[in-house]
Amino acid sequence: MGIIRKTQAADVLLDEFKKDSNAISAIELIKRLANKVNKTTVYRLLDKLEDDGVLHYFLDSKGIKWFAKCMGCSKSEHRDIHPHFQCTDCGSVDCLEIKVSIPEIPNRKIINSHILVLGTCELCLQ
Amino acid sequence: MGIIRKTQAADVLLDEFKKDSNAISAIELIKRLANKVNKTTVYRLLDKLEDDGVLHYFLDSKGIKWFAKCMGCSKSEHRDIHPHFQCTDCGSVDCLEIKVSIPEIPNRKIINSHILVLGTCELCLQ
DNA sequence: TATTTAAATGCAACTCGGTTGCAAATATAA
DNA sequence: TTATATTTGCAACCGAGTTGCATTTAAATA
Repeated sequence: MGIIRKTQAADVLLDEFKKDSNAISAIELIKRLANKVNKTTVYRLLDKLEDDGVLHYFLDSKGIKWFAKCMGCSKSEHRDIHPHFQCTDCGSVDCLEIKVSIPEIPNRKIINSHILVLGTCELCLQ
Repeated sequence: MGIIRKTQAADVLLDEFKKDSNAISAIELIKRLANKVNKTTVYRLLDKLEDDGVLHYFLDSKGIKWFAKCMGCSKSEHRDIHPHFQCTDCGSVDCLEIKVSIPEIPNRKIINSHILVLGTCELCLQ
């Protein structure tokens, strides 16, 4: 798959990620673009951009989908696997530039891990 | 809340956790108990047992709910926060008895973290 | 520039995990 | 044994995400 054509919907959606450095939930995105882009189209664009290595996604503690810009990923591989942080006060989510190492576990092969850190963000601490 | 009465439904549900040492998804539980306990009741019992510190829950990589026995938790506090492991081959999920430390992050207060490790389980490796 | 065509879009209807309201059933205290 | 508060089942609902299909549109081709 992947994005092939430069459409208005794709532009509008990518703009949201340009002006917002945090992660954005699919739901929030649908709300923001309500008058401009159809819900189905939003989901389909997000899928494609994820395929393309432009965005990556993860689930928050309620199981809802969030998307954020990738750095250094490609169509063939998502390289930037990192923890995500959600503020329990304001709900904002962002990517953490830290490396958390998972110890080896006997008799199992670890492939990947999803880490969601919950806490209070910089703004809410003030 | 919490469980107050010894009912048949609660017995049947707890039996599943006695005979199965792995985590069990709510969906699986509903399937297993289909002829014995109503779906709504299953969800309500799981909630109550979680409140009581008997079970804890977490979400898998698809955002669906899994439950597993607690060890050393109480009504007031869930103590046994640990990573969970899901086999990408067979789908089985269990609790990991390992401690993963999340480094301090400047200007943020970490409260908690959800860690889901994906890989191949002991049985599927053979 | 006009035509062609494959990709992208919108809409409505759907899926599915989970929740809610309410009446009926049942465990337990009195 | 009765009273009553908890628990249960049912049906209907909720909401995030998906699907099928007809229409629109970007862009390749003539």
